[in-house]
Amino acid sequence: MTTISSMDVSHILDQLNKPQREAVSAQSQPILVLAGAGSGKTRVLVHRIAWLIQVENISPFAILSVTFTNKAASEMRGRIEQLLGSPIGGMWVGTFHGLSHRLLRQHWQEANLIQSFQILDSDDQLRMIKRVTQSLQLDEKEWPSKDSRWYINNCKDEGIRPQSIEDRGDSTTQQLRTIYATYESACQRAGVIDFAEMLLRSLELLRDNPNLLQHYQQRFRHVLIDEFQDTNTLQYAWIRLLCGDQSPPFAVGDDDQSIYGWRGAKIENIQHFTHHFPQTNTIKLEQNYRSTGNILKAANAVIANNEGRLGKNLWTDQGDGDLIHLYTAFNELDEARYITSRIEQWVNESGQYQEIAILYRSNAQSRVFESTLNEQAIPYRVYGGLRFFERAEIKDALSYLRLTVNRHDDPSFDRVINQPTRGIGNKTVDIIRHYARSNSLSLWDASKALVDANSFTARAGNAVFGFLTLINHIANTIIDLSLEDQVEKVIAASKLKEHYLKKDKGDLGQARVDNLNELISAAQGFHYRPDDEHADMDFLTAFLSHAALEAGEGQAKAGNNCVQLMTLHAAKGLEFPLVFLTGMEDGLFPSQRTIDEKSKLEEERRLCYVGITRAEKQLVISYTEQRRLYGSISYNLPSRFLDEIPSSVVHEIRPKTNVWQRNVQTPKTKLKSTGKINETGIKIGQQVSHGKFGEGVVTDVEGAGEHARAQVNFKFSGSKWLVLNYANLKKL
DNA sequence: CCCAAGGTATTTTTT
DNA sequence: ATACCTTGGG
Repeated sequence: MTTISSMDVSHILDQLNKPQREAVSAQSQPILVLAGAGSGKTRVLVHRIAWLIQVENISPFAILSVTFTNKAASEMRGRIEQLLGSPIGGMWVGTFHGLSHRLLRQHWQEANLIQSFQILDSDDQLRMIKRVTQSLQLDEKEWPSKDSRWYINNCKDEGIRPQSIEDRGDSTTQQLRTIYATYESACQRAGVIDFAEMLLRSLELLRDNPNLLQHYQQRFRHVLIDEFQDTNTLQYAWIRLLCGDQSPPFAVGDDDQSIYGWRGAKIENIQHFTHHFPQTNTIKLEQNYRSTGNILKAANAVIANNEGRLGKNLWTDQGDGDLIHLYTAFNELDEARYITSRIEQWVNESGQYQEIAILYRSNAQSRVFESTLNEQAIPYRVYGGLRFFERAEIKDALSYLRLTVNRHDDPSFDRVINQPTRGIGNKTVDIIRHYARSNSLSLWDASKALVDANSFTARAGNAVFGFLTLINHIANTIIDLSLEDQVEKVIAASKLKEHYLKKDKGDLGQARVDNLNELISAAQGFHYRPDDEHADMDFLTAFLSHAALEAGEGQAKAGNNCVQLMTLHAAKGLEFPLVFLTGMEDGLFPSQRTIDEKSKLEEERRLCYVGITRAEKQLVISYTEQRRLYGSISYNLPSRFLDEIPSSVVHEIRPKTNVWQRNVQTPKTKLKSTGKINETGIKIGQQVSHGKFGEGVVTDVEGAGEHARAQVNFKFSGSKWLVLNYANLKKL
């Protein structure tokens, strides 16, 4: 073996700081890298892999690296290839779902799937559950499909199958279990799996096939996990199964950035990691290369209020930088206008639009920013929204394609049997569904049987027969075509373009046609690489899986150099020179729904920490004194998180004064009651304090004299009606 | 089968 | 405010 020292490995370690080096070159044992925001987490992962290959002579075949998003996976792949100077080879780099999918494609028989199994996205899943609920003759009001979906996905994320749900005589649980079980068999019959199923099925595949398990355990001696704090129970179990006793995991994450508890992520996974793996070497990355000292001081101070942290303190050697600016806005319009003026100022001082991000807690807040930016002709881009492969017209076309692959794909059948409308109404479809259910047939077979038996009215029968014939015809004609020709033929034969042009007049219809054309281009640009996640699949199946697994970009790129608008969640992992952290009001952020539960409030605080640490040079925080939300006006106190930021790092742009005296263009707000002023001078919007309940804001006043009452929204005690005579409120 | 009216819910999101 | 979805009538 060539001596390690003879090989020049300086490029792997040279640019790293001490703890980064320690992590990259650590001995083989469980490693937990606690990587603070902006501390070079991806760099450590990438360099670790290079170290394994180039210094420890580990074969790329023995390495598996898993992330959450496709974006993270492709970034990692790119950076590894760049550092190694060669393709990734036999290494497995992908998302939990991508890697699970790969396992299932390779071992579809052992996993009890059909070879051409397809993937349900969460919209498909919901439709499927709706159908199941109907078939069980349940009232959808009483058993909302969204709730059932939540229940089913939760079970799967916890590794629970319907059979193992305990029967405690609780009728709700029993009913949900029935829905779950029925849904599961419907999926099985149709040859489709949902996202959670993908993970659970691949876990069971390994667990129940000792040979396979042994094979993969022996192969993957090095398992690396990114964003470990976001793993759920199932993902963690998957990792532990794969690692076995022989392959210590290399986990990178940050407990302070765990913001997905609400969708099943278990912060405990990272908190108890050293408990599960007693030999763990924990390495903290605390030097931050992103933000100024003042921004880090604010972030550290806020997050310090959480309990049970693994504990980190970010620092920088780059100096304090500017103070954080805090703007108190009258209302959301004032907030948006101020931010707009700050954006103009930034650009006038030779900054770029793309260096700026406006962050908010909930999507609904983007509207005002959009219209104000529009007015000022400032280019912007809103993150989120429908992704390409989630658009209705695209899913229609994909459903036709899926039916050519597998006629028993019920979700696809259901979707396009009358799309475009071909005279098959609800009544007819119901008959088909009913027949399918009572005879355990797919919708396709049921339709065929009913047509053969002449069970429909002449008109309906012809229409259904026409549909079956169309699908068969399409399938036969595209069989030997190239992928893009297949897609093109399907779109043409289905007449989807004509349908949408007729149905959605104007821009919308044209946009849908454009999207369908785009789908053809996407097919053209799709390349099958035998070494990637789509091993063992034909082109079409690979393309369909790709569409489900990687839904594509949200909203078209509206120019390059533009201001970025997104939720705090969407901002995780990103960084910008100038960041606006908006809507910092109690009840909005932290969200009202979180404030009485400590663990939820702490997650909000972590979200705040994420928001603050997105800023490189300048952070501008804003909140409003009144805000229009859901049609009515709310009066909120400044976010409690603001109190946690040391005032020494904050510069207040406009000192708080009473809104009502300032008299900024008062919009036609109809006050909820007539009570404007009463003997005590308590008015709506007044900040008050109460002996027992503490600080709050008056949100409504009614009555007069000794019966005068005020509704006060208290910071810690919620909203209460108080009789002014007794309440003894102090104006603040 | 299509359209209009009315009822309802409304944090955060990836795969 | 509003968007989305179900429902009822033409």
